[in-house]
Amino acid sequence: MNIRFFPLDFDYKLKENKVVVYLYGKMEDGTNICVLQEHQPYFYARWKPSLEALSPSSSQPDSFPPEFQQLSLETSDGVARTTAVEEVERELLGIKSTFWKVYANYPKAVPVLAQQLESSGLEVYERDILFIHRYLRDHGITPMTLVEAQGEFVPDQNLRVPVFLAQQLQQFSQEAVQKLKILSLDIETYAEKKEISPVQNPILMIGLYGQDQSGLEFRKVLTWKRFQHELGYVEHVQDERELLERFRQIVIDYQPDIITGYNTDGFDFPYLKVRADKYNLILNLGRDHSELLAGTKSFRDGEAKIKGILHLDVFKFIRNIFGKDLKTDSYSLDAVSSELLGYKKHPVNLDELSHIWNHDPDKLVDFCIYNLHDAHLAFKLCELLLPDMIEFTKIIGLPTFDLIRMRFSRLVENYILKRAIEYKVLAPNKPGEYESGQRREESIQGAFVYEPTPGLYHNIVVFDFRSLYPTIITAHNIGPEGFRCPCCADTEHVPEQETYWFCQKEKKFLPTVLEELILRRADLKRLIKEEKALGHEIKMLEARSYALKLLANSFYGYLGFFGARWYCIECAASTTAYARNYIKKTIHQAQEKGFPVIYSDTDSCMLLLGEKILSQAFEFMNEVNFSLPGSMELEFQGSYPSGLFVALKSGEKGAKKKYALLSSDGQVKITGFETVRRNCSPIAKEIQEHVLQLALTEKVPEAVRYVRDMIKKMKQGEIPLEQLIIKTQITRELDSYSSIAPHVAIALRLQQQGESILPGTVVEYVIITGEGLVRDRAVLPDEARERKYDADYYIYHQILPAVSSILAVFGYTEDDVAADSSQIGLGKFF
DNA sequence: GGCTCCCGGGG
DNA sequence: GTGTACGGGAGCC
Repeated sequence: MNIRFFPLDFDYKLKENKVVVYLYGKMEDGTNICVLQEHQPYFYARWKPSLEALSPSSSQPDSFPPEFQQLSLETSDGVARTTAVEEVERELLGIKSTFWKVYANYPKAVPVLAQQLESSGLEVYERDILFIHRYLRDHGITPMTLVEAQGEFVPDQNLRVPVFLAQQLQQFSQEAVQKLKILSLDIETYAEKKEISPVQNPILMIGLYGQDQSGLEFRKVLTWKRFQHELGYVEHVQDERELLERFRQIVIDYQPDIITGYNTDGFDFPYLKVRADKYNLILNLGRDHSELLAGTKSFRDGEAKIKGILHLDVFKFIRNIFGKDLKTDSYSLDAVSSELLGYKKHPVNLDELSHIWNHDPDKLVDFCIYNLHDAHLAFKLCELLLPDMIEFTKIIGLPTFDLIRMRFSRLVENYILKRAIEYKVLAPNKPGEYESGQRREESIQGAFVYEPTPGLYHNIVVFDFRSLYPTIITAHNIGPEGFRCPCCADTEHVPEQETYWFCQKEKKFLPTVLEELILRRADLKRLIKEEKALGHEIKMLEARSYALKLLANSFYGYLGFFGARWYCIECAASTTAYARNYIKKTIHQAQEKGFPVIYSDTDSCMLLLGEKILSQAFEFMNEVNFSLPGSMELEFQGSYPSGLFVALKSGEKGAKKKYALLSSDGQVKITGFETVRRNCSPIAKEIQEHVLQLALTEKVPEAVRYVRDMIKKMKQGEIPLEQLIIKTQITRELDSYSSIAPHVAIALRLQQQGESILPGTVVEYVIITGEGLVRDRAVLPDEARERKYDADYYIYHQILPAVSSILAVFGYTEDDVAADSSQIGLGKFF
């Protein structure tokens, strides 16, 4: 019989010497299912091409060495065997040749066999392609989309879902799965002094939020403390063990397609696992009854898996892929939710949770609301971003679980790997340790950045090249295959790289697959325009366009990424060389037209309108576009009433990549100024932002007054302690630190006082007055309440560095700002 | 100036 | 799972 289903999550098992792929998914009517199909692992091999083998007169490779036909190696988890060998034609870096396709008896046998062949003098390829990925590519199966299988349902295979054994399996259509049942979770744990310690501290509550296909909500907060409340969704249990047990049962009963949360890979699931282990409780949540897989080695990093349920950690997707286009520089749930959803977290003071848990349980109501709200936010984010995740899945063709946890270089590589099947192209190997080290040493000249003259400017117009690097790569056929091809040595060479050239005769593999991305996106944009005009839903189309854009833009970086299979540093160098050439030409043309250029970075050009009008600037743009090859194009980016460029710390030179623009709607767009991290005081960022705002609107005297006022407040001890706290994490055992930074000094002291300082502890400190190194004057915030904070440290290491470059544009030195305020304030130190 | 360490998210 | 992050900034020596 035939069935159709949407595969969501993947696994494989060995059964009676067969390798069986498990495709967990749901059918069109919403029924859960697991489809099984056999697949055989393999890799490629050939003799190392000798010099004579490269000459046309040499014979084709011999047959596969007979001693390897029946290769059999004992390993710790079984006997690795070659099961079959085929001769195939493949292309490797532009050169076609014959390879042996060597089949293995199970996936983990591949690296073992490959190693053996390699040490016998063969070259081996594609020995480290994940088995599931191999399977999906070989069958042309796209997760999350409709797949058809021929076979039959088979009796219980000890899974929680019906099992269908497939003889045949193929893609049915590009239709993406809809109406998924998503369950989101969030845990709250006991933590004193922000110390997160799963070994020591229990989970206090677990919030769950879900929606099924019909939109019916599921809300639950489990907790093991009793208190008064009127929340219908709170369920009390006896103790932590029962909490975990109840959680286990709820997940199993709810049967979600997707389980989600925020940093669930790095926090919630590993924590749940550690706590469950403590009670010898097995969280057998898998559709095959397997245990939750999370953070086995240590607490941080890692991935959490539940077999058969697609676990999407929203944080990972945002950090790795989606977040680059967000305004926020923090990927906290609060910041991300406010920007994407318009909701903030429920306001509670988490620092109080542990105390309230012990001493004032009736106040826990607010924390239950908070807990459920967080789970709800993660749910909404997952729902919102799912179209983007699905589109990445469709383009790259790998499990969504894997994709959202990848960085761009791996996304690009996996896209190329998918296309390589169609072109019968073999993947070059990843670099070994030595090669990797060599590559890390290599560097190339980057983009051209015009050095700005510090100052405040008015009427700025900004143009930039649309997808500059991708369009250069395709327009000039840049890629490892056509690099210095013998056939084109006397054609055009790369600007400033006179010994580099690329094939002009034949479009090569890498630029071709990139061009396909660009063309697909261009088609898509036309379609979006049409659909939009018709009033149709375009959310999925826009998600796809976005995914295509991100992938295309990552190709350049991929070529120069040391871990890349298709690494080609000369290609990366040529791309930037062409880019510098184009942008310099553009600057030159602008100046010739009478537009002063104040700044330019990589692909953008900022010029001053002066006495001219906007339409004249457009004329200039059209003129530039007339002379560009391929799909290269200069576009209008925007116009700004004012912009501020600052100088480098030392000297007159303008700082590159550091400026602020004021748009006509009053928004300040900040680029390159200190993004404030946890180990900076909150006061520094606040002052910097306010000063930029004032400077751009020409309220410089007010800005100076403001800074002096803040310095005065600082000196008078009026800055609240909270604004001064610097936070740093202890990441290892204390005795393994060789250099004693302030946070380590604090931790050592705490340890001497008998506190246990585990890796992961966040130390908060304030710098107080006194003698000696900064580290000797770092104290805990509580201790600082009794002491004087070191106003000078905060003024000279936090405030002034944040604002001095801005005020310097208007002629104020640090001394002007600081010294003058000393006259106003308690100026005895000056 | 080189080296070593920490940052992210999460309570 | 046919595996293990990354790139950057700050402070100490």
